[in-house]
Amino acid sequence: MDRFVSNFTLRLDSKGRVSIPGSYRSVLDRGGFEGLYCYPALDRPAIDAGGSALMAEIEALIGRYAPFSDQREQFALALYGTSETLKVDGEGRVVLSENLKRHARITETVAFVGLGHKFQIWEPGRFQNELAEATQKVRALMGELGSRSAARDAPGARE
Amino acid sequence: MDRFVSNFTLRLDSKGRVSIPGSYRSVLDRGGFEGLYCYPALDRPAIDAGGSALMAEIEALIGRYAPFSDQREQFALALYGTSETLKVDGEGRVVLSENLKRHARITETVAFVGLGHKFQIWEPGRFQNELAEATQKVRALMGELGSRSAARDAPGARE
DNA sequence: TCTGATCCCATGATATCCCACAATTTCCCA
DNA sequence: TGGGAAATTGTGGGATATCATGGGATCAGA
Repeated sequence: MDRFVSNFTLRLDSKGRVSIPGSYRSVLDRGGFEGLYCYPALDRPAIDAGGSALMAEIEALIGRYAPFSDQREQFALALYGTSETLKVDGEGRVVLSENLKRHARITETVAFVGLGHKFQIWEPGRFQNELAEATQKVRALMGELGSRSAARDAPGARE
Repeated sequence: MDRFVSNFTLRLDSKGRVSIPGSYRSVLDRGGFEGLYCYPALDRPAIDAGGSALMAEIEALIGRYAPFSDQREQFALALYGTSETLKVDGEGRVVLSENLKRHARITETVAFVGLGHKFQIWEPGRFQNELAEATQKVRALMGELGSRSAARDAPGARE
């Protein structure tokens, strides 16, 4: 498997460490770079995280703009300036920086949520809400498509 | 890691020294050149800083213009003319020149901000404002890109 | 001899490394 | 197919190294 899938809820220990779920670790290892690249998600209280693939994505985004151009500087400031590469200890744990925790309102437990090429880290309660809301929206959209019979028995919300 | 990321706020001591964040130091070491190359950022109250990679980039930028052309002279003046190479002491600290401090309005604390190939030094308050503004812009631009987002997943950035 | 720069050592707070362990899960082989 | 051995996983905590910072001593030039 080379994508982040499923979700896991884990605890921070007294030193603020969290284990990265085993299945995610093996995806990260495949990318072949030590450390976990993460940054505050732009438009939600969550942390975006991943390995070299995610870094490459950000780099490509910034690379579109000319060196020293205003836009590039701003992108770099907002993206590189707020991202960090967390060290992963021998047991596969990381320590979330205060800044990341504040952004996601994380205190003692976190939910890891696989999004394919990257994953997000949420405060579990907020994740549940977000999920419910997303499900709701999907359902509404399905409803609009109601004329098409396929949508009627929407496969619906898993979990 | 071979690029500057994240941001750190540090204090100047009574002698005007500031520690370069450890993670930045290791990036600089990789470039294999002693000293910190810096100059006042062109259009914002910040200091651009970096190692040999930054110097090379500037050289490339200037090299694109014909010798003796007006533009070349102006770039050279603005970049080379105002740049300095600060000495780094045994503990990884530098002393910012009065000129640099004045440009960035720095008094007793500074924010180091990673921009990938280089980093900037800001007065912390100004940095926060700039960050908020930049984040806003990125969000807006990402939204525009959203319409063509389908392309992102297709080729798949694995590796 | 004064001033500012440079070098060197000291120190508290983190961060990092390393070992431990219980609970599963996976594997293996009869 | 079952059951036990072995490897994995999430968690805990002590020991050590690193980092940011402070300040004395030394050195250079005026």
